[in-house]
Amino acid sequence: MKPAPAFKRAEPDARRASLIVACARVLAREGAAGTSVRAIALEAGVSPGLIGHYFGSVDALIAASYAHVEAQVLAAIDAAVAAAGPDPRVRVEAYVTASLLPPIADSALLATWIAFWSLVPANPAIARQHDEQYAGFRQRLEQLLAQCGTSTAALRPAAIAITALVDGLWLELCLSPQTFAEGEAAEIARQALAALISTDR
Amino acid sequence: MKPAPAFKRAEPDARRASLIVACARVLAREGAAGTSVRAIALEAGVSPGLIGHYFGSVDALIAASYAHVEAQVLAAIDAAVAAAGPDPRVRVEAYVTASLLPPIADSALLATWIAFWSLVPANPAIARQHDEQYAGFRQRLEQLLAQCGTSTAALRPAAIAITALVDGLWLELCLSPQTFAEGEAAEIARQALAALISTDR
DNA sequence: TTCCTTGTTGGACGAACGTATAACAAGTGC
DNA sequence: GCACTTGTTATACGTTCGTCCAACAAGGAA
Repeated sequence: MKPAPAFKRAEPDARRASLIVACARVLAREGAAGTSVRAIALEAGVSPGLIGHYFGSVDALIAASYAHVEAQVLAAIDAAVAAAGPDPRVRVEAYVTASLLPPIADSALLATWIAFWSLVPANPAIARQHDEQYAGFRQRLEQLLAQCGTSTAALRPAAIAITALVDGLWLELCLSPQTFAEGEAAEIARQALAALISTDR
Repeated sequence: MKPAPAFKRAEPDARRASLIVACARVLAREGAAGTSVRAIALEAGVSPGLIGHYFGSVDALIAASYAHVEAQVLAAIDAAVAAAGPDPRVRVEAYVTASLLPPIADSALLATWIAFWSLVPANPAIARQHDEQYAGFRQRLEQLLAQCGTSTAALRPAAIAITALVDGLWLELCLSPQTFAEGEAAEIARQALAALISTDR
């Protein structure tokens, strides 16, 4: 009988992706402090050396993890907006509520986000990545709002306020889900959005 | 000539406070990952062993740091509300804007907050401390809103929405201050607050 | 089959970590 | 001035960290 292979080779991209997923899982379970090369490798079922091979350093893996989460979030939001149809008002609402429902409202996702935030003070490159991400959020929102009839002058403050509202709700929802009833956060966001939009034409 | 003392004794409470302040400074400068017993001791100008002597463990010191920051925030908010006079509407506004101006809008404060968040997934006691803190925020806000004429049914969602709005703005303001003009975040919050309050009577 | 490429392993290495503890000295009461 | 209390220091210990690298083996090419 032929002995079972000691390990399986993987496509570089597939392996990279599996390491990123494992990293996110460890972040969610152990927090940023417990996320070591060895813990991630154990979670992914590979040897610790492989992380250095693919990412060079742990911070790079965490940054890649964040970029992956970013892409997930943007894809989910875009999908929700696209599914909302042509009405601009409905599209904004889809943008807002999508962030507060699965799969975006997820504690593993938040844990990755927090770990990334915690690297900001010490790492200028990561700070830049964060700034760009949020500028992108606001810009998307401004476009949607403009189609709703929000005046040009009110565009920037409205986008900032709504982004902050969603961010704050998302944070609370992921940190202590038991505080909210099913769908409550999304409903609150919907009502607040209506109030915010009605005043800035 | 009498030799200079090799060190100075301090009142236990004063020493504890100075260690907490040093901890917050290191968190702000190095991030959660770089905040070690040795780094904090160096920042405070004492020997590493002293942290164990006063707090037992590093997590306990970070928790104490968070509690200290909590107290600072609550004190600053209460002072702002008290200084706002008797008009309930003005008092709510003071509550909201106080969080977005110095001394609360401060990156050292945020860094402490983030470090604390990063401990939540792995530490139930810290998760509880966080839940209680935010429940307290919302309760204070509900009281202020009730005096503004917000209906009982709208009280909870309004408090949640405003807390989220302030939290999100505060986060963005501290993470990337250069995104906002002086006082812009507070002004945005003021306008959003007006919109939110006008619809929930 | 044999060879070659390279994804993968697993341990070695020094540094830094948290904690515990014995020795020291500052300040107080006598 | 002396003894005592205890805040403080400095060091030592075992653990765990990130990184590195020589050896190994999986899987395709020849």
